[in-house]
Amino acid sequence: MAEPASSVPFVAATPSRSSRTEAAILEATRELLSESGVRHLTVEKVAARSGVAKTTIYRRWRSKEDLALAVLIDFVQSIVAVPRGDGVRSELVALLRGAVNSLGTTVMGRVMQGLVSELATNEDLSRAFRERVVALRVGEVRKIVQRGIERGELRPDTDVDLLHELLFGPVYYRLFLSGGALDRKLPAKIVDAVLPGFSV
Amino acid sequence: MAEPASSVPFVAATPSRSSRTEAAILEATRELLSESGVRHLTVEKVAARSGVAKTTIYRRWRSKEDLALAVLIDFVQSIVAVPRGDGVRSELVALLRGAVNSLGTTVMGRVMQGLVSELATNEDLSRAFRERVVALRVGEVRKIVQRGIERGELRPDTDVDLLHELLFGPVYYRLFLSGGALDRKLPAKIVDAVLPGFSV
DNA sequence: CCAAAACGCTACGTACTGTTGCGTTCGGCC
DNA sequence: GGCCGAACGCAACAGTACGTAGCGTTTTGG
Repeated sequence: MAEPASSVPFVAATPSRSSRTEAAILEATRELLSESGVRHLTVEKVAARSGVAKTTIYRRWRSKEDLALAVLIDFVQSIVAVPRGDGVRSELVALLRGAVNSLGTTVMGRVMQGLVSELATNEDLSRAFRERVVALRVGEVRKIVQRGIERGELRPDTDVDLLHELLFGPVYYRLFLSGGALDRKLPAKIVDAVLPGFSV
Repeated sequence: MAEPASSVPFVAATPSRSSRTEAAILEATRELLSESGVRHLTVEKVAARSGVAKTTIYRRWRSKEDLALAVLIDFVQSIVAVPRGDGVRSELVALLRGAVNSLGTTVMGRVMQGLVSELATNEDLSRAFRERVVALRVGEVRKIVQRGIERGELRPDTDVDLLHELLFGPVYYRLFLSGGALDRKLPAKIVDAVLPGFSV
């Protein structure tokens, strides 16, 4: 039953205490965030669920918002570049599908719901989110648009920022306000509705 | 100096104590919400600023979220129907401009920022917002679309809900996440980009 | 093996919540 | 003018969570 703590490094080395602690805190925070949002997230609950002392949490993060942002950043690592497809439409659909999927089928959706007020209000969190998430997505859209212009699919004066907002805005609007479902058909519906306005 | 409390009802009758109390609470809540968001809104601060006893506030609203929603609903009363214009474009721009203006130039924007997490998480608040705000706007879009179809401007199978999300989603996306400005040019930019996808 | 870092634990002072009981004031009505 | 109920103010309270401090214990890394 007991782990041998073998001195032979095999597949993975035993994680350090520090990283185990951090992982436990983030996991507990993820769970609590997805259960009841930031409003009811308390450091004491995180400490209780993760089995970590409260003081240890405060040694790493100043506030529960910092902690929640760490969870978010942890997620965003999974944002990957969109593979080159056979056209602007399919590439944009693929990009949007990545966001819709992670927001709709993982706890990231609930984390975002609980965190959005803090993201909108807190200047530090706002900047961090823009730099680490928004900028990445705008960059992806820019690449796709660039290729689309070269292929003659899109107008050369295409407003990348506007296109990006038109694509992702409705997704978050559903998540936050309208309550619409983030289903698999949504990405294609949005792209098909938006694209004519930018096509040659 | 003293108010005469004239028995002659002139322009407006002297408001009752009850309505004065309610107005003072809502005004203080508005101020505090716009200053630091729901996160830092406390009933005790509202009581202190409004000059009303804490117990009086709890007699009217169960929680600070209920209170914040009351402020929001108070605002939404100002949403007016869009006057018939000379085409789908101008009518949609007018509708969108109303939202952009109130979100960008009044405290409603900050109130929304502070409240959105609770709106997304709390089932009661979510439903109230959908029924009292989202439904109104969808209804307005529906009227405009209906007239547009009759005039032959829009396709008969126009998806009203999708169009509504494409119009308002980017606005809230700016307000909450991307941090873009809610300027006067935004409504027209959005409408011009979206409309081709629904035109005949 | 040993110093430094990281962690666990207890105990605080502070702030806010949501409620209770009771005295006071206001508003309408006879 | 006087009365009565509703609404409000006020003080006090238990409960929860925050964020910090001190100190002993475990882990890490050289």
